[in-house]
Amino acid sequence: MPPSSTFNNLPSDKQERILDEALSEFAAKGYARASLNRLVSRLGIAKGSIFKYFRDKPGLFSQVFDFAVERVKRHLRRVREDSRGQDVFTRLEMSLLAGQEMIAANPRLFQFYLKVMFEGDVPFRGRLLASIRLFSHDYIMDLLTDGIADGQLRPDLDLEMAALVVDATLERFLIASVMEHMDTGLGLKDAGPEQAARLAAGLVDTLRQGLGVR
Amino acid sequence: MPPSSTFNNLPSDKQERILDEALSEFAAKGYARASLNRLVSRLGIAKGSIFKYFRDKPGLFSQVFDFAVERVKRHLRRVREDSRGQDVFTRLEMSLLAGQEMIAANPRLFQFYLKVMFEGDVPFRGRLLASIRLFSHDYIMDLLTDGIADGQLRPDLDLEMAALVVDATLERFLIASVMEHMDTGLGLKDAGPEQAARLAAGLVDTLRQGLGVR
Amino acid sequence: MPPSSTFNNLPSDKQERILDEALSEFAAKGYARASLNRLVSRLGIAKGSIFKYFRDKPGLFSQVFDFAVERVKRHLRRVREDSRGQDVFTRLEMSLLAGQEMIAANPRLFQFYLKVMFEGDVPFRGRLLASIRLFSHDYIMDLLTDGIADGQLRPDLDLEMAALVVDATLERFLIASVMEHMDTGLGLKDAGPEQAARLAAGLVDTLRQGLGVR
Amino acid sequence: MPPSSTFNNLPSDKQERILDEALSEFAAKGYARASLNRLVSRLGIAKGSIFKYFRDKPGLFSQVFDFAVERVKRHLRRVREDSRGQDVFTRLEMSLLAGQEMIAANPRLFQFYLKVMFEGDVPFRGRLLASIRLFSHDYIMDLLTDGIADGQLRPDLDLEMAALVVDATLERFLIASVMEHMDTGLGLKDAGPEQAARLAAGLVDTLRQGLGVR
DNA sequence: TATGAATGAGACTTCATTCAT
DNA sequence: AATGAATGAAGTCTCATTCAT
Repeated sequence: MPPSSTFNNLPSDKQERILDEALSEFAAKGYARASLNRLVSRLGIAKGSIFKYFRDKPGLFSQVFDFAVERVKRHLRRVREDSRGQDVFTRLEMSLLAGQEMIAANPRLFQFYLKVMFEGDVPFRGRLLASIRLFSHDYIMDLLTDGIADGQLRPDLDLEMAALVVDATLERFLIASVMEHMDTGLGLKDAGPEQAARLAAGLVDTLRQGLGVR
Repeated sequence: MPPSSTFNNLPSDKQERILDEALSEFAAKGYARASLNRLVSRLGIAKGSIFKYFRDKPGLFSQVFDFAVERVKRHLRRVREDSRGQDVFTRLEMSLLAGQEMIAANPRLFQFYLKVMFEGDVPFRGRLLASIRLFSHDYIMDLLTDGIADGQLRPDLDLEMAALVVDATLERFLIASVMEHMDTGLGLKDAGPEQAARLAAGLVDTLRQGLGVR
Repeated sequence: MPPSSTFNNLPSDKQERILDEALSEFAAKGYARASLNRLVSRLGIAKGSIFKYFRDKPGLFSQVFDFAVERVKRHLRRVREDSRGQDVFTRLEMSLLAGQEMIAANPRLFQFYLKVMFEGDVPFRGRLLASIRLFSHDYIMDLLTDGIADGQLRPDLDLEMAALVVDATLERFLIASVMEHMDTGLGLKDAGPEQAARLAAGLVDTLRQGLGVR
Repeated sequence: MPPSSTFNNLPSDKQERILDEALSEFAAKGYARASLNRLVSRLGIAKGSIFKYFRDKPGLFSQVFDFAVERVKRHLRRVREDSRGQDVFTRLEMSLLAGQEMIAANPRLFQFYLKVMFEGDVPFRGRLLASIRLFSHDYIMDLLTDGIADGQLRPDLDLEMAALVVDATLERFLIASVMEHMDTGLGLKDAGPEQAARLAAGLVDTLRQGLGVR
């Protein structure tokens, strides 16, 4: 469901501002409890405009989702470029730390993701989560196949299985990171950045023992 | 906040039914979106009754939380008894699998926990999460100190650090388990019980390498 | 509407306690907002009992009203006895001050009266207010006829008119007194007892000029 | 708390109609028992609209209060103009009678005031009563200082004390007036306008004896 | 006689959505 | 294209009253 042409004709900084504020609202309240009343009053635009732009609440949500994913993708693409030429485990570690930095700089992105994942009645939930999984799966597969080609990974590796493990590890690490910004008492308690770095290194070590050539 | 005496005087099967149905509602919808209207109409009781029993929505929630924790505790206590005499890693593995079975049998318990953790505006959130952490921490410390006493763990182990790692591992495993019951597409995909068993064994192995005597 | 025989058979201290607590509730909240829930929970008796005793809320209210009036009557009767033999204006002044003291000691009585007078949807309102007027009228007529018999009042006095003026004066004085206990900012501001005494003396003086023999 | 711009943008006859109907509801039922359900159904508008206009019940109440005070002020300002040039006691008498006429024409205004004064849990109660007191105090001080300047009042008058007495007298007179419209049986019973006029004259006479030059 | 569990109407309030201007 | 007034369903919660035990 694309946004209306009305929305596309807006100056792009206004488009950005609307999507960004909506992302904040969804990240803070989840889908169902997000209030379009609050949103428009923060934006200073008319309520009707939101409905002209996005048709209804699910429509807005869908756009915000794409907007959030696009941000993450852009970030990770840059990481992938930056790490070209390094060995696969270094690249994984850089990805971990890049994710953690992104969360520290902008926790709303991951909070948004967690709400979608756990809330329940979110529209397009299946499609949205599948899209994330696909992206994450592609990203990891890319690294792994490069790693095999370079001889850093066992050639007999079950690629799908390995991707699953790596994916889980990445996500668990990010959940721990975002928890620090949600006062659950469950984060990397009192951990400064160097704590996070050590944890990342440990996780990657574990992966190396399981996946690397002997 | 204890339930009113009105509630305590109810026949205990009715008490159980009310708490159980409320647990379902909170597990499915989270705190804010849980509807007492829906709850009472499913229970076939009057709206006012819920408020007599629990005073208000946070009061009900608080009771449901205790009810859920009690169920988990009872289960885990039994596991701890059953595994007495085994070595510490076997006991950990049994705990993992017991948790996974419990989730398979009753996914609402862990879904409820996840909603509390990620939703945001849940009443008593800090207190509730602290209570879980404390319980889980005690449970694990118990196992670890036994393990040291029996010479299965390195005597120079930093107990607090080790408990944290084990705790994280347990929780990550359980999140993966519950995902299967929430159609997120992120669970142990298509994994039968033997898949889960293999994953549990792998995790415990990893722990053994880090924590066990060399 | 008399209380049920069930109520009359109660030990009289329990009767008194119930009516007294109910008076407090009505005085604080008025008729409609008074809560029988709150009342019974303060009394520690069952809700059903109130309905057995008084049939319904209006029934309770009616009894509380009689109870309150009886208290006032008892008090004023004593004042009337105490002041026998004094001249009529002294007796009026004593009545004023007695009323003011009673309000200071037990503001609920007069607050109850004010609520009934101004609230609107109070059951038996007409009957209740008429009953008060009758009592107050009788009390004042008693004083005035004594005053005429003793030659302290002009013999050509229009008794009914005079009673009305005296009645209004009394009530206005009491309203001013009770206001101090309702933080309306409209009472005898900062007035200690001697202020009230001076005001009472002034009012009676005014009455003497209008009603006394020349 | 100003009304929302939504309300201010309404056609002013609709604004007036809403405030007027709300005034009726509050005057008849007091604050707590006033029903917004009843109000909107009498107005024929949707429930949500009231909350858009005034945010919540206290917000509506606050506006109705200002609306009522404004009506009284407008009326009294006219009286003050009309009576310029008369001596101070004539002006007081005109004010009394004007107040009484206003109550006869629109009893809800004063009923509303009485509810606020006696009800108890009214929002902004302190502020509201203070606002009335201030206005009334200013109005009277204006008259009195003019009276002193013109040599009609004793120059040694304690102005604050005198204002208090006049204020009380005015209010007492108005309470008596409004009672006629509340079937309390406590008003100026059966008193036609000429009765009220005589009472007003008598009160002013009394004031003249106390405050006027000898 | 006394109890207190059950009831359901009605209170205030928030919300997504529509549509005339 | 943009506005924002209007809507009414659904939310939590309080209350007087009934009735089986």
